[in-house]
Amino acid sequence: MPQLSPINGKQFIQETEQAIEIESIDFFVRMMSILGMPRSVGEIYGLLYFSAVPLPMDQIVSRLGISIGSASQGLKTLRSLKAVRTSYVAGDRRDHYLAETEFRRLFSNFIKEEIMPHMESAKERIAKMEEALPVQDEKSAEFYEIRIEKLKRLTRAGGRLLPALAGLLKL
Amino acid sequence: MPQLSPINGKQFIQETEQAIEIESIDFFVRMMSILGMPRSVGEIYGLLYFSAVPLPMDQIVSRLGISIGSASQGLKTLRSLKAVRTSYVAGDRRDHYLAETEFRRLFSNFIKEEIMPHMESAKERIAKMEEALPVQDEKSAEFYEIRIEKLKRLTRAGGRLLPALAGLLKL
DNA sequence: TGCTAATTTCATTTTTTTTTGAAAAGTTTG
DNA sequence: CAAACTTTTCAAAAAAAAATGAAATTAGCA
Repeated sequence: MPQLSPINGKQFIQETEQAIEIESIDFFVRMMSILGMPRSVGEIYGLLYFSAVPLPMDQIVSRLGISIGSASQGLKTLRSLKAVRTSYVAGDRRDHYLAETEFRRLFSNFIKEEIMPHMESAKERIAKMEEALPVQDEKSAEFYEIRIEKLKRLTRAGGRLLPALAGLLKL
Repeated sequence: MPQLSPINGKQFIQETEQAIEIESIDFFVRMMSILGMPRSVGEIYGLLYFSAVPLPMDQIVSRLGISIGSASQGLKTLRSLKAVRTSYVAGDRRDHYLAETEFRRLFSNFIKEEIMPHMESAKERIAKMEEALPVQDEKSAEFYEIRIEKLKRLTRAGGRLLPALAGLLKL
């Protein structure tokens, strides 16, 4: 059982740092999983979010107890989302990672990188549907037209609304 | 090889119906998977979306080639999202399913049911973090405060913005 | 340039999620 | 109310996603 006496102040601080770290990791693991990101990505971001100093990959690996491969892949994902960036540390050849904490920008990146491509391909697919529209009696044709029109409106609205969303995020 | 001669009009119509059905299923499988829904849910909704008549579960099973269990569970999910509803068909004891096509309402339901609960629990978790805040020197304390404050703003903004989102969706 | 540390890649393993299939439960009707 | 039909549930199988670990690659330094 660790001592918590005020005499051992250094250790006490380390323990409270560890406590908030755990909460942070837990928090971001869940948040990221809503966005469809794997556990490791949330863990890494959660660790970096409350780290006052940039951490090299091997620190991330040992503190989280994940594999080097996971850490590498997770950091790659986070870099592509611009959710982390590397910072130079003198006299150390390792990359040191820092969490990007401007959620507005992160959110905007996420929409642009992860959502918008789907919207684009959705439009193409709807065009394909129109080509495949059954040619038959008037009433039936109207039914199909209405359904197609709704899809077009959906993608149009999505295409406009989603990129504008980050702007609305007044943090 | 199927005949496509104009003499066999009925069959031709069936084939074009099948073509748009396939496109629709493909479309919604992808859309739903963005929202983290399993394949079967997208398939069912995609089939119903371009169906002029409500379909009973066994039709869904046989047309999609999925198991009864999957169909039952998928329809349960879709019902809970209000993405399908049952309609009465005289002289038939089976439930007949119809796609709900008002995307604005669907979207609003999705946010309320699937996203907002996470926002609520996020707030609780942030409160926990504040309790776990390390007590130490001033500079360090400020760092943690800033990070916590950003999270609070994020959840506040999310809590306001997300429910308002459906209203912005002018379809 | 060669040596070493740091990082990436990727085949394999592990874990998680989804589907299946069959039994149980629930419904309708003769 | 019992027989037939419909739907749900859930343990087990299958499929998909993520993590591992070791080999390959890259990059920094002497």
